[in-house]
Amino acid sequence: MAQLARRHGTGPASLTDIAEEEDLPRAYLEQLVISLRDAELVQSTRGAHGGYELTRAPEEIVMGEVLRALEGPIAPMICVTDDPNHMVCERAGHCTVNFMWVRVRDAIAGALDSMTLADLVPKTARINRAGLPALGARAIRAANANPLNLAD
Amino acid sequence: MAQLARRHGTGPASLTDIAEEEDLPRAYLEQLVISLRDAELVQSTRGAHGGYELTRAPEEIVMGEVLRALEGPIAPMICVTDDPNHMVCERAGHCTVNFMWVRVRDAIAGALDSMTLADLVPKTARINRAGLPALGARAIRAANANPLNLAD
DNA sequence: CTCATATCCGACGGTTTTGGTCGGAATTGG
DNA sequence: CCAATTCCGACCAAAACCGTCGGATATGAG
Repeated sequence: MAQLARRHGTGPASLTDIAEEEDLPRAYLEQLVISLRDAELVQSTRGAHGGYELTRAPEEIVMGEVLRALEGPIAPMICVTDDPNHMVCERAGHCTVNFMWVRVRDAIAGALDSMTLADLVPKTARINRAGLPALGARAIRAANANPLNLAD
Repeated sequence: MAQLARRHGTGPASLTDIAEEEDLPRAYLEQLVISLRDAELVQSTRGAHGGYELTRAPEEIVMGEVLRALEGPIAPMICVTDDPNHMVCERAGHCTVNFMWVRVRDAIAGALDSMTLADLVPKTARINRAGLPALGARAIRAANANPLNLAD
C-alpha cells in the first residue's frame, strides 16, 4: 500500500514492479492485494499494462482500514466483545479480563485510525507524473525516520 | 492473577485451588506462574500448605507488568523499535511501517499501564480473611461487567 | 490474430507460535 | 514418614503465519 501511495496518480502499477522494489515474492503480494481489492481500497486493471492503484488519495485511507482489510477485525483476543453477556467463549459471566481486552482493542484501533497512508509515505518520497521521485534516496530515508515530524 | 488478587491478604493459595476455580489445567498454571515469580509479581511458598500470593496490593500491580511478564515485551511486530536505524530486520532504512507499529505499541502499552489488577477484580468479589466473598455470585457478575464504573 | 503482460484464484506446504501436557525431583508442614 | 505443594525441563498438537505453485482469464500492442 505504501508503494501504491508513492505511485498514486501515475496509473496502475504492476505487482511485478512492486515485488521487485520491495523485495517480496510477487505471488505473496497477489494474495494480499485480493483482500485489499475486496475492501475497495485498490482498483485493478487486467491485461497488459494493467496493475493496481488506490481508489482514494493516500490522505483519505486510514491505516485501520488497511489493517482490517488484511487481517480482519482488530482484536487482541478472539473473544473480545462489547457485549458483557458475550457468548463467544464458555467463560461468559465470570470472565474478568474481557473488559481489559476491550480497552486494549480500542487503543489499537484509535492509534490505527489516527494515521493515514499519507502519514507513512512522505510527500518527498512520492513519484510525480514524470516518474521521478522528488528527492534522492538519502532524503527519503531521513523523512521515513520521522514521518509525522513529531518532536518525540 | 485475578484469582490471586481476590485472595490477596489471605495467605498463599495453591495452584490446585485456582485451577479448580478457573477450570484450567494445573500444569498450565504452573508454567505461567513461573514467569510471574521471576518478574517478582508473585511470591511462592513451597511444601505443604504452600502456594502463591501477590507481592504487592492489586492496586499497585499494573496490567502492563503482568502482560510483559507473561508474554515478553509488548510488541505488535517483532521489529518494532524506537531506533530509526534499527538493525533488527533487513528492511532497515526503507521500512515505512515501523513508525506505525511504534505508535500502536505505545497505544497498547498506554492502555495496559492505565489499568491495575484491582480494576479487574472488584472489591465486592474479593475474599475476606474469614474466607467468604463480600457478595453473592450475581452481584459479582454484575460488577465484572463494568469494573471501572464507566459510563461508556 | 497472436503474444507478452497482467490479474485472478484455489490448493498446497513448511516453519513458528501458541497453548498446552507429562513425569518426576525438591521442599516442607503435620 | 507422608501428603501437599512448588519446581523444572522435555515434549506435543493444532493453528497461524508466510508464503509457493500451477494454471485460467483478460487485454493492449505489434
